[in-house]
Amino acid sequence: MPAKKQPIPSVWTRPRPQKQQPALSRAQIVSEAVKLLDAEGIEALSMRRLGTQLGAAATSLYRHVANKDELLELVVDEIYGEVAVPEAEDPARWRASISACAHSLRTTGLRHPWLTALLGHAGLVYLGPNMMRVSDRVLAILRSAGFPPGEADQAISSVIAYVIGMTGSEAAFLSLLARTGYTEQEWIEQLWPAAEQAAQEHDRLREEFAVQRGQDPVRAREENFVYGLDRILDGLQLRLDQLSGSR
Amino acid sequence: MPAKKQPIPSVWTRPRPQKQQPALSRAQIVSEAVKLLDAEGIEALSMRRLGTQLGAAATSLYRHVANKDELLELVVDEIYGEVAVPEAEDPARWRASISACAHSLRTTGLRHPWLTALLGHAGLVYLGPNMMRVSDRVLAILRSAGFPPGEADQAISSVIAYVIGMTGSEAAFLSLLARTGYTEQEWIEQLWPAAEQAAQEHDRLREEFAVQRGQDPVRAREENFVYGLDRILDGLQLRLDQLSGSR
DNA sequence: CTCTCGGTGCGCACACTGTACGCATCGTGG
DNA sequence: CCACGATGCGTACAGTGTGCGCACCGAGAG
Repeated sequence: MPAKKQPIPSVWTRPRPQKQQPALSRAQIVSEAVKLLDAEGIEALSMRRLGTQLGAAATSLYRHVANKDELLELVVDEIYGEVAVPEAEDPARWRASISACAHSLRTTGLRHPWLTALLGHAGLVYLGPNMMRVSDRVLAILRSAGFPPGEADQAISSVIAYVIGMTGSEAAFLSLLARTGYTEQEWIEQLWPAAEQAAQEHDRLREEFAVQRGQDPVRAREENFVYGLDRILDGLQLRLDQLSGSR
Repeated sequence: MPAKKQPIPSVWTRPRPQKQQPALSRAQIVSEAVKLLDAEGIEALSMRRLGTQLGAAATSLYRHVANKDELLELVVDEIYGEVAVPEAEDPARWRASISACAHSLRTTGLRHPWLTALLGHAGLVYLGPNMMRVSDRVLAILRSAGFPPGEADQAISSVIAYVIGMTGSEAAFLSLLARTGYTEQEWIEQLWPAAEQAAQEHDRLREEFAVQRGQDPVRAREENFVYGLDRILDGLQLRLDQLSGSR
């Protein structure tokens, strides 16, 4: 078997200098990673896979990115770039602005259900430029609404914590569906007996389950989200009234 | 090299039937997994490692657990078993009860900082017995407080989403510290210049950073948590007033 | 007492992961 | 024209989750 796989060194087989296309760049890598994550989920993202997707070898990526973890940090900030925060800072409409921002954060999180898994996977220092942009804008809204410097930050992390928590739970469910191939309706229907049985001895839980049954799950999730958001915004409004009252 | 590593078949070298100890059990595996996770974090948990910790081979674990994922589901529910929910259902004290429960959930999450990473890693169907127990108890409190059947569930997921979101962010930070070996104070001090630079062009952010500087970080995190929790509870109280008013 | 049988542990193997290292090749500035 | 830094890549290593089939045990049946 003298025929080896190594290319015969000849002018004709030698790779032509067609490498004039941009080759590889950090931005391109991150963007392709997002595409791959969206298409096939978090466990499909390996350096080799991402490499072949870019027409490159796995180890080439390391010229532009220190780690897989660093790559993931970049990916997270890239996604934060999709979050829309209203510019207008009319103090009277702070509630609408924050609400819009929260909704944007949620839909972004649901559009990329793998995001929350990355957020949990620690090591993310929250210093990416897009993340900073969002924080600064939201801060502007809250400050103009009347929250003092030290408190605006607490208010913002409360809202964000809520949105991330809620969206994370939804996203986990959605990516479970994506992996198993069920629709939301099918999954609930199939899980029903197990849930009923698990809720034995828990009358209140069963009752709560029964209320949810037959609702459109997408709408139910949305209403659930809005409910909690409204409670938080109510609470913040109350605090705002206290602040302006004591001044 | 005729000397192989395989044991000489003799009565003396043959393993004595000392296997009378319980050998392996699902509960033991889960408990040891938690111990390992607490001690060395999430990336130290491999089936082989867990096996040797139990004096067993990696593949033996699969007799008691279908998957690594299933093992993690069990681990999550095990941890939910540590969450304390007050029994007393005095309707007037619902706020204190929910608050206590939220604090318990938080300290549990901070005691096991790897938890939130698991929660994000989807595939967790929320049907574990301990999880159900907690939900049912909390539901009891909210129902007795005056929330109607369909709404109590929304209220509970709002609170839980907030706690998970906030705790998750804290836990990510804590496990980052654990991995790098810094104290909370040291980390902040060292990251300061980078944060200052990243917050350039974001005056409001810099101002907010400045306020936080010099605070005790542990206390600051706790106060931050309480702040948001109070806002949510205020919002729920408000809603409760609306409900009883319109009745 | 023997014989079978279901449950359990384990060695091996496979496909795959992140990434360190060193070589080959390129476009560019002196 | 030459040297050099930047870039891509082949190879290799240690480690991962897990399927497979064998070895063994204690218990129940004849």
